[in-house]
Parts: sequence; C-alpha cells; structure tokens
Amino acid sequence: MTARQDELIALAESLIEEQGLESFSLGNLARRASIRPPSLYKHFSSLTALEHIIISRAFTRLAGDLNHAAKTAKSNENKNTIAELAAVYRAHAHAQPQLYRLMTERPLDRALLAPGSEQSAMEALLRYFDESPERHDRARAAWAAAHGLVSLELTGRFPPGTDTTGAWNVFVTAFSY
Amino acid sequence: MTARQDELIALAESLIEEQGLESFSLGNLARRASIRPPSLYKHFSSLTALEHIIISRAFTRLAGDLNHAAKTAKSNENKNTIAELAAVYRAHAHAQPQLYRLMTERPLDRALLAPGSEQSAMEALLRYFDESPERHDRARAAWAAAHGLVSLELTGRFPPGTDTTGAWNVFVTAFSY
DNA sequence: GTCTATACCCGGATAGAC
DNA sequence: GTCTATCCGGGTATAGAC
Repeated sequence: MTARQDELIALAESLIEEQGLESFSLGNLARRASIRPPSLYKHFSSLTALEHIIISRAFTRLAGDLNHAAKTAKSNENKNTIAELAAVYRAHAHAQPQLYRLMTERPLDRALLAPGSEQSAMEALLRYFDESPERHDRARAAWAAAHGLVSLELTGRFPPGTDTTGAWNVFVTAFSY
Repeated sequence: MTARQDELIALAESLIEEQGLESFSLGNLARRASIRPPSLYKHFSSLTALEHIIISRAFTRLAGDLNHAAKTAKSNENKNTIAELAAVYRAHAHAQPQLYRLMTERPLDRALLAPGSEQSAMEALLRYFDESPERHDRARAAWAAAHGLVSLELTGRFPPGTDTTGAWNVFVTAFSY
C-alpha cells in the first residue's frame, strides 16, 4: 500500500460520504484527485477492488471501537456491555451512513477483503456471549437486530419524528443477561 | 390502473427478480415488453413512480400474509404467533429477494406510495404486542431484528454454510411473551 | 399507445505515448 | 504515474409524427 494509494482511498471515503454511494465512480474520484480516470488503474485493479479495500478498513475501525467499548464496560460495574456495544455500532453507522451502506448492502467478494477484517468485528460480540452455550446464535441474532435497527433508521422507515430510543432499549434488554 | 399497466408491472416484477435489481431499467423493461423505452412514459410518469407502485404492491401482499398468519396462529394453541410471523416475513424475503431489496434499501418517496400500504405491514406486528405498554417500541425492535436477519442472509454475511435456524430461534424467544 | 429522433447524461476499462 | 484516445456499454427523459 503506497502513500499515494492511501491518499486516494481517503479521497474516496470522503467522496462517498459527501456525495452519496450512488455517485461514487472512478470519474468522480478522478475529478476529486485532479487526475484522469484511467490513471486510477495504476493504483487499483478495478473499482470493485477499491471498494473492498474501503470496506476492509471500515470493518477494522469498527472492530477496534467495539473491542475498546467492551473492554471499558467490563472494567466498570455501572456499564452494560451490550448497551455500550450497541451505542458504538449505531454511532459508526450514523457517523458514516454511506460507508455503512457500502459495507452492508451488497454481497462481498471475500477474496478482495483484507483477511480477518470482516471477522474481527464479530469477535467483540462473540466474547460478550462467551458464557452462553448458543453463543454463535445469540451473537448473530444480536448483530442482526442492531443492523436492522440501524438500517431502518438510515432508510427512514420509522414514522417521521419517531424516537428510536425505546426500540434500542428493547434490543438491549432482550440481549442482556 | 389500466390493464396494460398491470401487464407492464407484472413484467417489471419478474424482470427485477430474474435479472437483479441493478439491471432493472426502462430499457430492459421495454425490451421485455417488446416496445421502445419512450413508450413506457405513456403508462408511468417516471421510473421512480413505477418503482413505488411495485413497492406498494409488495407491502400489501406482505401485510395480507402476515395478517393471515397472525389470525391462524391465534386460533391454534399449538402455534407461536411471533414464530409464525417471522416465518412469513422470512419466506417473503427469500422468495423474492430482489423485490425485498427494492422495498428496503432506499428511502421511500411516500407521496408516490399507495396510501396505507406501508403501514399495513406493521399492523400485524402491532396487534401482536397489543397488551404491552411499550408496544410500538417492541414492534419496531422485532421488525428490525427480522429485517436484519433477512438482510444479513440475503447479502451472505453469515459464514458460508451457516445454519441460521438457531439465530431465528433466539429472535423468536426474545420476542415471545 | 407506439414509434423515431434526439438530447444529455453517465459508467468501466484498455492501449500506448510520455 | 499521468496522459490522450478510444472502445464498449448504459441510462432517463422529451418532442412530435403516426
């Protein structure tokens, strides 16, 4: 990963977030980088490959924040771990909704992902359910519920003006133990 | 709604499901209908308007099946209502995954939806939680969890070969009462 | 209700010069 | 590492004839 690649990736990430996922294209990225679209092929083998680099980075950042939250909550009697994990997950999605869409809306080509990046985010959840015999099932259901809440929030599916705090509390209660 | 519109809508629905949401376009629809793209504007004011007609119909079908399942489960002591609702929801999404994506991935323009179609699907869930003081929050959380599970299944986010039955059971247990 | 013609926009990708 | 030239494809939408 060259320095120039890092620059272009950073430009791509801001482009996605500012202009929306739909208008992310090599043309727009080249424009923002003040170069011509074909030049991008010297840095990335395809648009898909670039997207998967961006997705890998996002997974890794999310995993770091989830693990940090889990650690902090564990050492603090006043904190509910699953509530903290949910808050971090939600904050990530709302801080960069377009990036979250890129991460979640389409199937992944795992050969193009940085190894381990996808799994690392799940690990914080698995550790939380560590004592449970059905920890994988519980972790998957919890992840799905958080993803569903975030997804419905981002696509505006709750009635306008709805406060989703209550729904998130239901989620936290359902998965606390 | 003319008969010709109904024909074109049916063609559009099969096109979406067979070719994938990404390749749904006026050009492809016209090709399937053996007419030229501009002719479609005699039937629909825009591509977006057509999409919202399709979405409205899908919501209405889903609502009908959910209500039927709720009714059946209520009159049968051996059936768990929330489990039946979940099964119907999941079956819909898996039977027509591309249509499900159309319904859920993007914000809706409510002015273009058939009035009540969006709400009707939620009503079966609300009735289920009727006794609960926080029924709206519980219904929203349940809906989100089901949507999340379906969404992660459709985008292939569980490890290859994963049996999601256990995760769905966790969901049902969490929302049974 | 269909057509042709048209306008204007966009996309990903490759070859080869510098 | 950037460029130009080029190839292929796609898209939504409107005007006006039939």
